[in-house]
This record gives sequence, structure tokens and C-alpha cells, in this order.
Amino acid sequence: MPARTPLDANAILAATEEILRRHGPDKATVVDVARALGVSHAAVYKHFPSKQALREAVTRRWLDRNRDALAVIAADSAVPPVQRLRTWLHAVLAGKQAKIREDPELFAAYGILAAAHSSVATDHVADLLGQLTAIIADGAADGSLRTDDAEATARVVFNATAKFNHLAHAAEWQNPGIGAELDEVYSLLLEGLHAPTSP
Amino acid sequence: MPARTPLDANAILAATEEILRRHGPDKATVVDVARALGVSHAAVYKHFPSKQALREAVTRRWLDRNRDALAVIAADSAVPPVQRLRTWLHAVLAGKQAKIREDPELFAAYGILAAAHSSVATDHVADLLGQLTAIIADGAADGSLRTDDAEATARVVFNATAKFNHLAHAAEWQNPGIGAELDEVYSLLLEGLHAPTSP
DNA sequence: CAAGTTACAAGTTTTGACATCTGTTACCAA
DNA sequence: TTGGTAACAGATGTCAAAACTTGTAACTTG
Repeated sequence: MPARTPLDANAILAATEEILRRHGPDKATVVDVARALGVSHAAVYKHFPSKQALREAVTRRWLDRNRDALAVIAADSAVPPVQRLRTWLHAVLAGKQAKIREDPELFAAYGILAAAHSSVATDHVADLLGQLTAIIADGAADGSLRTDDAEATARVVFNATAKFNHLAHAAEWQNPGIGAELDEVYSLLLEGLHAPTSP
Repeated sequence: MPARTPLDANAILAATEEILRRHGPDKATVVDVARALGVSHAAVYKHFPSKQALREAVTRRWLDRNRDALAVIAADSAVPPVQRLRTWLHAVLAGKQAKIREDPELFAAYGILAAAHSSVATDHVADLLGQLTAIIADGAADGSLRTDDAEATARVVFNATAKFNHLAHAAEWQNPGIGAELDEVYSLLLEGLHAPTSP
């Protein structure tokens, strides 16, 4: 009995996301996904070589949605780079906070998947670093930011704000003061600690 | 049959550490600790009110050893505050890296314990922040560091170096470039990103 | 009475038989 | 050939019974 509706990769990903939301990452099975789609689980294996590949694909889709939302901020040349940097750093944090609030189960699921399949996570970090590099290069171009190497500086800024962008700190993002802490780090990064040599 | 050697809290803590090293945090039982000491498990309960209290005590001892080593660096007034800050930040990282290298099992065990009994962890963070505040206050006093509020600035520096001090990032500390990354963050914190207003 | 013991209730973990899941293969239909 | 099925072996997960762990209490000894 062939399928009524043609099964495509996107439908599988959407169903997987729904199963993940309902069952959590540990209890979500390929059989569950297939049942939700009204097919046998072997049909899913025609589109994805393994359960791991399916999970990676679904994680990548989720991270890419986030990346695209951030890209809009990073590329908004109407906003001065210094302010855009601040907005972008806050948006990275706020986007993840929103995911936690909206759907903690799904967020936890993605957290586990992202940690397990590291190429997905490292690719995402590379995407974000690209956006950050663009903002910093814009600042260097208009003279508002000081840097020798926008890419290297982007890495440093990303490392210095790890508490506000790395999934390992998700528990601390519930704290109401977290946004203010990010602002403080942002300010110190901009201005520096060193006393002026000629006051 | 009373004990030959008098059982004291310190002996229990040392035995617990050994059991933790051998069995890991999930499988280490109070009975194991008592057996290693040649007593019944009820004897251990004469010294510690609960298993949780025993675990906290052993974790606290471990963290305090670290704290004391760092305190020597933080209080070394022979070293200029700016340099002392750099040395201290590296020492926080290096101390934990050394623990991982020496005894990964025990480190993982302590990581789990510290995460579970959060008052132990928050107390330790408060200790470290106290040391960092002292360094920054010294810098403010001799004019080498710029700050309105040494305690607030210490918090910001600690947050900005979370990748190099927070246990959640332990896996990344294996990376050989991690020390260089810390140096880059340290440099950016000192100097700032902003272009000088009057060049 | 200080420092330990044995004995035990309540809760938690291990065990081992059973069920489910993953991934593959051989097959079917448009 | 593309898109599906059914049946299967081996790995993994589940569940109830048995074993162990925690924490307490009543007891023993110098």
C-alpha cells in the first residue's frame, strides 16, 4: 500500500520536532515519528540514513531559524555598529531565553542533541561568529571600533560573552539580573579596564 | 567491639575521597566508606548527619584547597595588580586543568557534587570574587586600574571569563589554545574595544 | 558518656525476563 | 526507479521482584 500523501524530508522533520516536544529527547523514537506520519518506520529510513542523522537535521533546522533571525540584526546597516553589537549580543541571549520559556522540553531536547552531535553545534557557532565578525568589521570601517583583525576580535567577544551565549549556562539565564550582567560585560569590553596612560 | 584507632572527621573525608575516586559519585555509598575505614556505616553517621552533609564537606574541602592556592597569588603585593590579575585568571584555569589531568574520575565526581549542592558552589564563587575584588581594589589604589566599584568590576571580569572558570566549560579546557584565548579576553578587557574619542 | 555496635523500616537501585527500538534486507507497486 | 511494506537480528529499554542503601534506634563497652 503506497502512501497517499508523498512523504518528504520536511514533513518528517516537522513530525520529529512534534514528537520531540511531546516525548522528550530520550523517549522520542523513529517508530513514534513514523506512526505520527502514518507510515512504517522503514519509510523514514529511506529519507534519513540513521536516527542520529534525523536528529542532527532537526537540530540544524532549529539552530538555523535562530541564526536567520540574528542575521537580520547583524546586517542592519541603519544601526551604528556599536549599538548593533549590543543589540545582537542581547538578541542571542533573548532568543534562547524565549525558547526556554515557550517550550522547556523542546529546549532541553535540543540542548542534548546539540551537545551530542558537535558538528551541528560548531557549525552554528561558526555562523554566529560570521555575523559578529561582520558587525565588528563595520565598526572598524566607520572608525567606531578598534581592531586589527575583525574575525579574531569576534572570537574574543564571543568567548567573553560565553556566559550569555553558551547552552551550558542555560540554567543561569532564568536569573532576572542576567540582562544587566550582559550589559556590564558589554560595557567593560567596549571601554576597557586600564586607566588612561595620559589622563 | 570499639574502634582501635579513633575515627575522626578528617579520616572519614579522606576515605570518602578515595571511594569517590574509585567508584564515582553515583556508586559511592556510605557503607563503602565505612568498610574502607573498618567500621560500621552507623559510625560514620555519628560524625556526619547525612550522606549529603558528608558529600558537601568533602566537596568543600576540595574547593578550599584550590581557593587557598589562589589566595596566595591574589595577595602577593610584590606583583603589580595588572600582572597579578592576569596570573590569577590563568591560575584559576590551570588549577582546574591540573585536576582534570591528574584524576579525571575525581574531577568529574566533584563537578557533579558541586553542581548538586549549590550552596557549596556559590560559597566558592563568593570566595573567588573576594580575591578578585582585592586585586582590582589594589589596582584602583595604585592608579593602574579604572573602576568605580571594585566588587562590581570583579563580578564583571568573572562573568567575562566564565569560559575559563566555570565547570560547565571543563570539556573545552582540553583544547591546547585555551590559554591563548584567555589571554585575548584578558587583553580586550584591559584595553577595550572602543576607538579613542580623540586620536 | 563517648564511640562504637547490631538490627531494622523505608526508600532506592540492581537484576533478569520480556518488550520495544534500530537498522537491514528482501520484496511490492506505480 | 522512486517510495513504500513486512519481517528480522541484535541492541536497548521497561518493569516487577530481590538486594542494597540510608537513616534511626536501642544496645554494648571502656
